[in-house]
Amino acid sequence: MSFSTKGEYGVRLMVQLGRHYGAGPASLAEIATEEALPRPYLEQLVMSLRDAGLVVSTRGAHGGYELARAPEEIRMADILRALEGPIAPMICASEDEAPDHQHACDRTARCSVNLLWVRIRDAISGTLEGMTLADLVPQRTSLVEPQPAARTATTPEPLGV
Amino acid sequence: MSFSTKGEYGVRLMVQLGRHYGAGPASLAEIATEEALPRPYLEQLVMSLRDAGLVVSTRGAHGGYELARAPEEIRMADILRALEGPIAPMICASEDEAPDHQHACDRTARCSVNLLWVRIRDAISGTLEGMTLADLVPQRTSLVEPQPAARTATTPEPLGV
DNA sequence: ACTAATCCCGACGGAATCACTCGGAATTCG
DNA sequence: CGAATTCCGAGTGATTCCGTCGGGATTAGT
Repeated sequence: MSFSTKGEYGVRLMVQLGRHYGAGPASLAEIATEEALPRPYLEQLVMSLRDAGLVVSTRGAHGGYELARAPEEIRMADILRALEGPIAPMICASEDEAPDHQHACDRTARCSVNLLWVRIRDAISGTLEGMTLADLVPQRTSLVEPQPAARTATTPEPLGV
Repeated sequence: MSFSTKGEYGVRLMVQLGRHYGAGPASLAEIATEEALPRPYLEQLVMSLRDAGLVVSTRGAHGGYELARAPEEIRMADILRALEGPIAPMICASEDEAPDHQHACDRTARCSVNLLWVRIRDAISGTLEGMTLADLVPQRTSLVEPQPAARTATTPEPLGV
């Protein structure tokens, strides 16, 4: 039960882009150095992020990548979905299932276990939907005027245990 | 981002044991047939469950496995931890970390990303802690005298999204 | 126009993990 | 005794992960 390095590296990449936000494109070489990650590998990750419309690229010398919109406007759910695919702790609880169509599991009497995976999926996507990239970017002191209300407001609720 | 078949098959195994609860040990051969799963594979899964104290075994002829306690008393969190190891969406957010000791990640300035993984971890373990095996066992009609109060009582609440 | 920087993109490969299988020893019931 | 069953470690084919490699296209500076 864990995310792959795609998710990890990709999020770290996005956080770096969040720090550079508003200061023009940042090259992959810079980011790879700052985060001590293999640049060729980041290349394929950033492709997914670009295809998802989360970052925009500038080609040529002094080119690079930058966020497509403000960190506050980018939900972590979108980032991780772009990197890891649909959030599904189990095949029979994927997000992109044809809702009326068959489940993958036609096992023993309507698969009561499905409830479990659906609950887990909703818990994950719920917290991911409630966080934005801004929650992870170490304080962007005085770049855009900080609005501390937003950060606490996004937190859903303490969630029982 | 998904659980392995260990989690899936193991949970299904436990649900079957939940149905047989109170009726003596059930052999793996039975369960493998009922769920259409490879019996030799279930063998290694049930070992983990036994080591975790969730099931008890009876050796020899007419032996088998049964739940160590009532389905209402077995949290899904315990089952999945036994099967899949500690719940950790990322290495730097494992449940069994030495809290005062180092994090695995000493990356760029105290790893603000860690917050993300911790939130996800807590969301997962929260829902898992709030569910018991009884929530997944299709109604235990008239095996042991049914107590419908317990079944609805264990269900925590609809859980927002 | 040339060069250096950078993104773009597909293919390849070693290593790890997954999802089992196999064979047999130990234990218990009839 | 013999059949049923748990116990347990070792082995294995396929798949996925985690990158690497090589080169092509695009742009800024000079």
